[in-house]
Amino acid sequence: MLTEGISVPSLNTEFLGRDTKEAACKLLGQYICRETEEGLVSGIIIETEAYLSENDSACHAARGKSRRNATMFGPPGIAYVYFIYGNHYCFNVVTGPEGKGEAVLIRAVEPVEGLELMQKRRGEGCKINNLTSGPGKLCQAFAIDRSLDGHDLSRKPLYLKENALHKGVLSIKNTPRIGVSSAQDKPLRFIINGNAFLSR
DNA sequence: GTTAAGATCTGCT
DNA sequence: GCAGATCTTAACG
Repeated sequence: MLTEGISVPSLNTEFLGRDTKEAACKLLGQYICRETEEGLVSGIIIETEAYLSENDSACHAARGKSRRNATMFGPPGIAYVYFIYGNHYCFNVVTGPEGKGEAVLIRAVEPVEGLELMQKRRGEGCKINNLTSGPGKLCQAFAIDRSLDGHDLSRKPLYLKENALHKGVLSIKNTPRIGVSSAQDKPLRFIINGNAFLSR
């Protein structure tokens, strides 16, 4: 039986509400965990992108609140999940002050627990480094869909967890964002330098 | 009501 | 390396 909505010993997400770029950096190296009736999967966040409310035409919230992006205007620390290209979900962490409309897209994670379950969801024989190396892929591996839109990420069945090992010893690099057709000049993508599970 | 574009992935060349 | 899949959303009529 799944214990929905139970608080877990999770990451202190206080920093998410301050600055979105800072949040994108600090989410790198932390665990993301997902529990379903099939079992637990988890991974380390290794690639993020910041989407800002001001002066950022690539952000869904750039033209005000709408039905699709309403979740982005909610309190920091909740999930914003949307469907794109007819095939894929993308998973974001809402950041910044409530009502501002900013978020951090989780683009890739390094698989840690539940590899077999991820493989089952992604397709038998799927290579390890192809399980979660992209926003659509990790949503499939983690069984993330729109039922988790607005979910509080300090609670089961989807939550962030602190990774004490990575404190302050990460080599973080920032680059332009991937896949956006505007605001390509902004270096708002953050990656753990050299990690084998990056989307590219 | 209709249409075009999109924070992507896969399979084929 | 490139085109196709596939559907939701938002903008327009």
